[in-house]
Amino acid sequence: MVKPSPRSRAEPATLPATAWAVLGVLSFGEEPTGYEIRKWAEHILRFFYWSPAMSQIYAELKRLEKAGYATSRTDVAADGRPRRVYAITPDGRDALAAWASDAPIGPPVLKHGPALRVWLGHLAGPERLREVVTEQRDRAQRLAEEAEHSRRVAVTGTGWAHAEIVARWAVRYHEAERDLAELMLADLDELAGRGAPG
Amino acid sequence: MVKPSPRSRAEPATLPATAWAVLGVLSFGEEPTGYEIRKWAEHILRFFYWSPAMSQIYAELKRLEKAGYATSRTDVAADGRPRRVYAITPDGRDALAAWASDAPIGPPVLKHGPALRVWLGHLAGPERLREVVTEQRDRAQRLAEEAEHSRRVAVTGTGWAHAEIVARWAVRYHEAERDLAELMLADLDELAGRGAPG
DNA sequence: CGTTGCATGTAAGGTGTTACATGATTAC
DNA sequence: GTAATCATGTAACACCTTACATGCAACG
Repeated sequence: MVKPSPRSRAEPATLPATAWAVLGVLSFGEEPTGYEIRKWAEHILRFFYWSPAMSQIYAELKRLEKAGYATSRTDVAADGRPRRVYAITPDGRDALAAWASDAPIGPPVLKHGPALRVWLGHLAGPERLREVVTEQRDRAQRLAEEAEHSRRVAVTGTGWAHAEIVARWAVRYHEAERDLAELMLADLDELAGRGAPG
Repeated sequence: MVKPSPRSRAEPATLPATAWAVLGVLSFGEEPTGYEIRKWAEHILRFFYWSPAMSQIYAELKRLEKAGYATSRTDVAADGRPRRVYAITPDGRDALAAWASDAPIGPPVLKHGPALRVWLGHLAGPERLREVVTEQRDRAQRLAEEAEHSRRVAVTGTGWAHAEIVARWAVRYHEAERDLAELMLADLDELAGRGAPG
């Protein structure tokens, strides 16, 4: 009696989330280069998930091709230079859909450096702490604005409604981060015994 | 002319953030075992930074000892069993303080699985999507409550004001996550063209 | 007498980073 | 001319996880 080989097409073929994210980019129907995939990731994914190195994207593409979930062909760009473009395969679409609906979803992973620094606040001066949290507030504000910009660009005409919903979520998320930093600043000021900053 | 050896005591000795977090636990002055360090991490750190495997903690402790930032001794517990307890050294305290005030702080790292799933919403049914986001909302609510509980326990009598400020931040953060999920749920319902859920 | 908690590690492997290497085209 | 952007990869390494291995104590 022959044991069925592990990883037959029954189960959703365990790939790292990053691979599914890359495949997700391909699922929008373009035929991007690795480089363009990265730009897409920078454009929207970075606000809620991901900002991988180029080399990582190429590695995931290789993995996806090996799994039969993506194919590549050499395309000739407008300037005549050859470039390698990728597309999702029917198998890849099936696997991605299966993953999207069936794979268990872990809790969001958060590594909040600024919060870690405040937690160790007894080791740094109050000035420095204020600086750290102020930076965080400003960064969150900037990210909220960038996410909003990204949302407006992405929405026009594309009709990818879910992408827009997530973009709206991302804008609100970074606004919340900004407000949270502001509140923490107030708490720090209260601790330092001064009613007003500066 | 002899080049100064790299990593002399001038610069803050580049360790992974996890190592600093472990050293941070030691900086609160107890003499915990590796096991107890993990409990502490579970108690509060997990809400904003970290939830490492036991093996990782032991690895970091080894690294810290090698760097001269921590020492260990064999302590005899109440039941007579020997256990290895760790303490921060003066060098470790200096290095940690230097890190806390000087090391550059990167942006918070976020990998939001639920958001990634919604982004790929065109591949899953609306029911499933609702399920995912509802789970996320409930989890965030649970975490907010746990963080609040943790805050109350931590605060009483200890006088670690910064730890309390971060605990408050963590409570608010997870409440915000809960509200964000709720809003996304509303957006999803609107997309599905139904004014009321169910 | 079995499960949970306390306690300490090793080994293997996977995920992801930075640094390196290369080269054409476009914009200033 | 030189910097930035487009474009593609390899190699080395750092971080962190899971699985494994072990054993005592306390609780029911």
